[in-house]
Amino acid sequence: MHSSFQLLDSAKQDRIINAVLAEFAKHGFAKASTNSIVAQAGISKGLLFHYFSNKETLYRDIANWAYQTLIAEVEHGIDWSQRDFFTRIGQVWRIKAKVMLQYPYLAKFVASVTQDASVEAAKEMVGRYRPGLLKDVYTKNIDFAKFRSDVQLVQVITVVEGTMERVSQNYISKLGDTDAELLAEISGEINSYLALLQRVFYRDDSAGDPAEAQ
Amino acid sequence: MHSSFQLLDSAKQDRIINAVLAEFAKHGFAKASTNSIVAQAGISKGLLFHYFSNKETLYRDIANWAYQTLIAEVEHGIDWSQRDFFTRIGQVWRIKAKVMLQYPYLAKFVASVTQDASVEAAKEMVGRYRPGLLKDVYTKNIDFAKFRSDVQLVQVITVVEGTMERVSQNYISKLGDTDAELLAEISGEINSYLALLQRVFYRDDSAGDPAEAQ
Amino acid sequence: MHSSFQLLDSAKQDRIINAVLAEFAKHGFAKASTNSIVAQAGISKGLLFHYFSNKETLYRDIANWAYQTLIAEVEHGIDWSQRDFFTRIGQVWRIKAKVMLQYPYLAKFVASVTQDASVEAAKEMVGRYRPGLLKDVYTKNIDFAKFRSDVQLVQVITVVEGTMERVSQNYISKLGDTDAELLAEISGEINSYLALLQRVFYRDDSAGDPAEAQ
Amino acid sequence: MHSSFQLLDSAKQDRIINAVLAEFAKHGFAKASTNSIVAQAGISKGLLFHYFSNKETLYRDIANWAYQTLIAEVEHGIDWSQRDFFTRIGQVWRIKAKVMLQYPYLAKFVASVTQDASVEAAKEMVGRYRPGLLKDVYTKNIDFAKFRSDVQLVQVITVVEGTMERVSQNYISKLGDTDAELLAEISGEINSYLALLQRVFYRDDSAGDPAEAQ
DNA sequence: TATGAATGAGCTTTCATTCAT
DNA sequence: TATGAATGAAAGCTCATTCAT
Repeated sequence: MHSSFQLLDSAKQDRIINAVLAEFAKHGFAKASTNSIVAQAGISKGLLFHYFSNKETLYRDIANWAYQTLIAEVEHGIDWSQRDFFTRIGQVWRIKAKVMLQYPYLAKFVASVTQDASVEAAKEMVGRYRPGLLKDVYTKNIDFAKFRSDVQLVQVITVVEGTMERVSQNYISKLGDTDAELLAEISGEINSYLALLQRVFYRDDSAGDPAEAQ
Repeated sequence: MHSSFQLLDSAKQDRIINAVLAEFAKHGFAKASTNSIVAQAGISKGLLFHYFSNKETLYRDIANWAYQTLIAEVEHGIDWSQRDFFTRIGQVWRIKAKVMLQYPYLAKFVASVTQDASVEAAKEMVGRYRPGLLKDVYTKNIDFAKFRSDVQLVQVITVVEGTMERVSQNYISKLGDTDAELLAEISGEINSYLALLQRVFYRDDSAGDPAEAQ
Repeated sequence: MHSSFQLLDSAKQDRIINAVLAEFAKHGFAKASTNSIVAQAGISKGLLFHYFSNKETLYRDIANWAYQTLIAEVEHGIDWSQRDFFTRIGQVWRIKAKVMLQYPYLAKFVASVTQDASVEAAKEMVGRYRPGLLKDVYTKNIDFAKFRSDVQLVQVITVVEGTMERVSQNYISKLGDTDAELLAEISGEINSYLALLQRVFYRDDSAGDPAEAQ
Repeated sequence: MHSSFQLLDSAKQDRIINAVLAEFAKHGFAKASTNSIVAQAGISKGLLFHYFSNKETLYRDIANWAYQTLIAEVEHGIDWSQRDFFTRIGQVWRIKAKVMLQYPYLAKFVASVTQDASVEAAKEMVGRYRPGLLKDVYTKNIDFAKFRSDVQLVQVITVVEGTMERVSQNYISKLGDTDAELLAEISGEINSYLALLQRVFYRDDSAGDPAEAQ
């Protein structure tokens, strides 16, 4: 990314970023058209390649920006004093939902990055950010005593992440220009799953409902 | 798919099918090259388009064939007298593993279908077959009394599927030409997750270990 | 060059070859346009790249063809029984002139190959063909006794080649679509230079005028 | 060239001129990049086009400057009292060699001008300066009585120039950043050719060796 | 049934040139 | 005098698809 891109007035920056996010999210790397991007962003072909030297760099840079934006929002938005694991997960999800409202295609783009078979850069991104993305979030100041003694944290995380991804996937493909109503609906289902998982993974004597604590 | 494709001698059919599976699995829909497919299959360009009228039809038809082949194997291979839910899931996974050994790129192709951002047909496939794929499998002759009374079957299925997909994904990208050793490793991890889920979802008095029952 | 190019009916082959020769001769490698070539040859863009995989290969292959064609004509057209050095040189030049009449831009193209700063392939061609091009021609069955004893053959060749190139250059840039009259004019000047060089390099007692011997 | 270019402090002028010479010499007109030139010269894109209105004008103006510089050096450096033709030629060549040492890419650029197929301006330059370049040099105060009576001066000049260009060409492509040792080697060969030509073109009774007279 | 030469719209990328500042 | 963001035509090249044989 050419350094001067950061100096653009942010309206233009956002027009470009949103055009890129939407195009890659909708069509994947290979079928995304730089022609469409510049048309959607209202800039010339030359300018796009002035800022991003080629299509792959463009993808990589925007993916970096997207992950960093997401991470920054999550880290900033979490209430670290909350010690309940499932409440924490619920918070993370709610932050993601908020970002989705603000940047309509960011979520779909990030999801597509993990699913794009046709670009090397995608795997690199996933490898770089996925682990860091939610590392502290799962552990920092969490009260592990609530868990049943016969389950391991790493397994719980796998189950929780797998479940939430599966639940989100049922909706995410419907998310075009984001829709607050739909997000509320997902939130409801996400919460019901968090409640289920809490019920089965926590000791019987661990009181509290994540819904209350939010 | 042109009807006469079925009448080809099966060796040629298989050469074509395998060429298609490998190309789409390796490169995704958008970057897959019909040139490479015909070269790999040893047929002419005209012939491919004689049987499959265009690239998208080709993708759709082969995806249909792949899912149907998979479903047939699963339905035929299951021991329907086994009433334990997690044992049943374990059987399904072992059948899948067997098929993967036999058709090297079929598994990777099916996985790629759910991950290909660049083709409309993919979502259609997933939507059509995923539910049917394991419908009976999750319910037919299953002993539901073993489950805790405060969980619903549909939620358990979501959790189990999400978890297994997440676990498989860590390995599936490594699967090139399939490798029996790697499959054994995945099997081990899958079983440990099935044991976990059984432990937390079943009533405390439901005896038995899925590993024993296989 | 794709093998099937040779199998094309020769009219089409020639249309393509002439289009390529003219475009490269007129504009040099870098500014030559493959668009113009296909337009001039009356074929599609795809077809050009079906036969020649890229612009550089196209240049290299046509240059090879041009040099080989030239060499074949020279080797076939020479009267090897003629033992006089300058008569031999005169013959070579007359053969070249004949070829120029038949393939209008071949000469200009070959000349441009030695003068094109913007393509690596050019130097390679010159290095490969220049030495071989006229090797035998300068020596085979030549009567060296005619030369003054105080000059070396290698020096004479350098002087003769340099001189003839210089003389030709004055005309060659004017050669568009070849012009028989112009060729006759060059022939006259070439002959006067051959006569001069013969006079100064041969012993005084070497009788004969190259003009007679032709 | 905008008139104010001359008013720039000469360090900046030289930085620009050298950047232009190097870029054109290395890549030829067509592939030379104005971007590279401004980067190398450390000026902005706008400024280059302020002084030279377009790429072709830039080429023409710099070529003019180069030829004029060369001519001035030659005219100033010659010992006009020397009446021997071949000694004069030898002097000219030695002056050229000196300039090459001082302005590394000037020689390569001037050579490339006569070899660049992709720019109309090149031929114009060659046509304009080549004759003038050495006009007086070949004739002023030369002792023509030394020549054989059966050769004409114009022919001798053609032969000498063609020969020297041919000899130089074998070396010139090796000249990157100029190398004194290589120049000495060329000098040796040039002198041996001058000796040869003197021997054959002069009357037998014209004494003297150009090497002595230098 | 089978071929593969032929197509041409579409792609990404480059680059001389302009112009508001 | 000096900048460099912005332009857009044109470049080389790809590839799914057609069709005469």
